[in-house]
Order: sequence, then structure tokens, then C-alpha cells
Amino acid sequence: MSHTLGIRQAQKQKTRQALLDAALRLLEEQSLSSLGLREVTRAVGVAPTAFYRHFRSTADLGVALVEEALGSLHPMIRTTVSAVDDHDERIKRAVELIARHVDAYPAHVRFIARERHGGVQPVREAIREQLARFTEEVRTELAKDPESAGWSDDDLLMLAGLYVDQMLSTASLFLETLEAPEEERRRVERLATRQLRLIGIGRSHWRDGTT
Amino acid sequence: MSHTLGIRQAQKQKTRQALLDAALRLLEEQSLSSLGLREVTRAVGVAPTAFYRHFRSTADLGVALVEEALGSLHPMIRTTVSAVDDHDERIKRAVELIARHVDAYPAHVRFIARERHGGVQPVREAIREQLARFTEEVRTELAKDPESAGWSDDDLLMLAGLYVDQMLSTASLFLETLEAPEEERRRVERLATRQLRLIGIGRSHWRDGTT
DNA sequence: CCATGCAGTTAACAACTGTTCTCCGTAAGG
DNA sequence: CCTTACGGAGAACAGTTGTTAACTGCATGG
Repeated sequence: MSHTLGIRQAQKQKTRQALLDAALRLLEEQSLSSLGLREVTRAVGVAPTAFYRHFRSTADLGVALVEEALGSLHPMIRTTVSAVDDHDERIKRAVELIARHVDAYPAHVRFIARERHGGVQPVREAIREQLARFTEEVRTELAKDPESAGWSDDDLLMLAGLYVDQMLSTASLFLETLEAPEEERRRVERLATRQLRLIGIGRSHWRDGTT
Repeated sequence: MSHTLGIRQAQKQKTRQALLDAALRLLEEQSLSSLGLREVTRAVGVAPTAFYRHFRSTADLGVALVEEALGSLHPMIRTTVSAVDDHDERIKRAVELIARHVDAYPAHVRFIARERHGGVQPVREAIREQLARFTEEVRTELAKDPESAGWSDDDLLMLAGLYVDQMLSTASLFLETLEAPEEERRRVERLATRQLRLIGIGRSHWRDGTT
């Protein structure tokens, strides 16, 4: 349907992306609520007023960044949580996947971790929404597992929330090891693996007390 | 040893505390990295230059706020994690304790959640340090429990980290229910309780596979 | 009682911010 | 081909920021 999209709109999206990229880089050392619009345009090499052609405010830009950081991540979740059925293998792959994602998009991960509880309400909301989607998707995937027999929807959501929180916590830890020795990374990898394993054990004995 | 501390230093600590209080209030709607020194002094009703008599910068003030928010919390941790030996009772008390703390000091909790991954490095460091202390204290307390027989120090630290993360996550959820209907608070209470219970179950079966 | 030290004030600085209005060049669409 | 629409530039605005300097009043310690 979309035919090559004229040179006009192409250039527009190009500068829009440049603004997003520059903002993301600047946000590695500050929070969104202190990011100035002039600061961003200066980094791109464009007039301050050009900013308004793309975003109403820096908060608006932040919401767009949330979409960029988390929007394309949903397919990966599904395939990972329900990959193989050997427990330890699944955990190992999940941890490796997180590690690789942090390696590939450190600025995005940092942005999400920072602004999840940050000072800009619309951005917090956008992140909360995306994470709620993740949690819902994880629950759906967990429900398919035969191990979830006898689980209430509520309990599955509880477990899914635990997994999503753990995912974020692990990503944040990997972020701190980016400029640290390889040994530190290994340590975090082992820590995250064992925490996931413990949660998995709790999961498999959850219904033990019930008839 | 400290004899009533002269009227001079008393007044100084009074304005210092006023600066901290004003900053904490302003930080409910923004991040530390966007908090201006003039903004704080204006809120207190004092000249901008007076700020320098107490803090070198707003980052410095932030570190002081971390101390205020977390410094006095350590004794509470110890007594809670090792209170009664009925599992469900212990969990119930822990969740209630968190809820009450969020009720009593919402701004402090918000500040910690926000700046833990925030844009000001010295503050992140200070929070990380305090949380590491918490984790260490929880581990020490867990080690006393007979249920920890056969656990390595490393595994105990892993479990303690899980508990501390869960504590923060729960506090953050309670924060969002502050202006929400009572029903929401109940929901979070139940969620946190079941998540802690699942972790507890995982804990009690952790050593099952080992000889 | 008097000299010192220090919390807080006042004034001024250059630099920066978000936003508005006016303008320009040019791709797009008839 | 010619008009329109639009991405971007430029200049100017009032207001804000952090930081410096020189000051004032008063509690403090000898």
C-alpha cells in the first residue's frame, strides 16, 4: 500500500529520527525532565523552532522514545517465554537474550529504567502501559504451559508480573556491567539465572497445598 | 556529649532541613537533574546564595536526601525479616509494614524509586550503597533461620536481593494507589503477598535436588 | 565586653531556556 | 506549469538559571 513515500516526508522522518537519536544520547547522562528542546536541536544541528514540526514538547518526544524502545519487543517476549520445555535451558536462553539486548540497545534500556519512575507523567504512563502489555502476553504464554494446570488467571498474572519485574531488574544490572570487567557480567548472569530458577521452583510447587 | 547545640547551629540546621523539605516536595513532580537551586531557595523563602552555606550543589542535596530516606530504615528491616516463624504471618506483616511506610513517607519513597536509576550519578551511587547494605542485612538475618541449612552464602545473597527488589517494587505499587480507591490498595496488597509467598515456596524447595 | 566568624542578603553577570512571528525555498498536486 | 502547503531558518521576547562579589547583623568564644 505505501508507495516509496515522497522525498518530502522522507526527509522529515529523517530529521525526526535524528532528534530521537540525539535525545537518546543526551539522556544517558540526565533525566527527561531536564532535557531541553534547544539542547536536542543543537545536537542535531537544526534550528530550535524545527523541533515543533515533530514534537509538541520534550515529553512528547519521550513518549515516542518509549514506543521505539519497547514497541518492537513484543514478538521476542512470546517466543522466549515459551521456547523449549527444559526449564534450565529456557532460563539460560532468557538471560542470554536480555544480556544481548542490553548490549545492542543500552541507551534504550537505560531510558526505560530511568523514566519508568521518572518525573514526566505521560512517559511514565506510556511505559506502564507497555509493561502491562508484556505482563499480559507473558501470562497468555504461561497459560499454555501444562504446568499451569489448576492456576487461576489471577495467579498467572501475579507470576507474569514477577517475571517482568525480574526481567527489568536483570537488564538494569547488565547495564551497570557494560563498562565493567567480563567477570562482573558473568556474576550478574549467574545471579539472574539462579533467581529465575528459584521463582521457577516456587511456581512448580505453588499448587502443592491445594487439593 | 552534645550539649543543647547553640542557637546559631540550631538555626542553621533549621534552614537546612527547610531546604531538604522544600526540595522533597518539588521532587514529587520532577527529577533531581532538573531541580534548580533557585527553585528550592525560592520555595523556602531564602536568598539563592544561602543554598551554598548548606550544599555544594543540588546533587549534594540529593545525596543528603538519600541518607534521610533510607538511613533510618535499617533497624526496621532486621526486626521484620526475622519476626515470627509462621511464614504467612511474616509475609503479611512485611507487606503491611511497607504499606504503612509508603503512607507515612510517600515523598521519600517516590524520591528513591525515581532517583535509583535517575540522571545524577552520585545519588544513584548513594542509593545503590544503601540498598546493598539492606541486602547484606537481609542475608545475615536469613542465615539465622534454620530453613537456610545447606545454603551457600552466595545463594543467600541471591535470595536477599530478590526480597529487596520485591520490597521496592511493592512500595512503588503502593505509591500508585495513594490517590486510588481502597480497592486498588487491597489488590496490590494481595498481589505482593502472593508474590512473596511464591518466592518463599521456591526458597523452601531450593535445596531439594541436592544431596 | 569586644573582636571574630559565619548564616544569610543584595546586586549583578553572562548564559541559557521555551515560545512566537515572520520569512524562505521547494516538493507536491492539480 | 503554477500555486499551495509545509519543513525549516532567523530573530527577537521575557524569564530563568548558576555563580561571584561585597555587604550586614549577630551569636560566639576569649
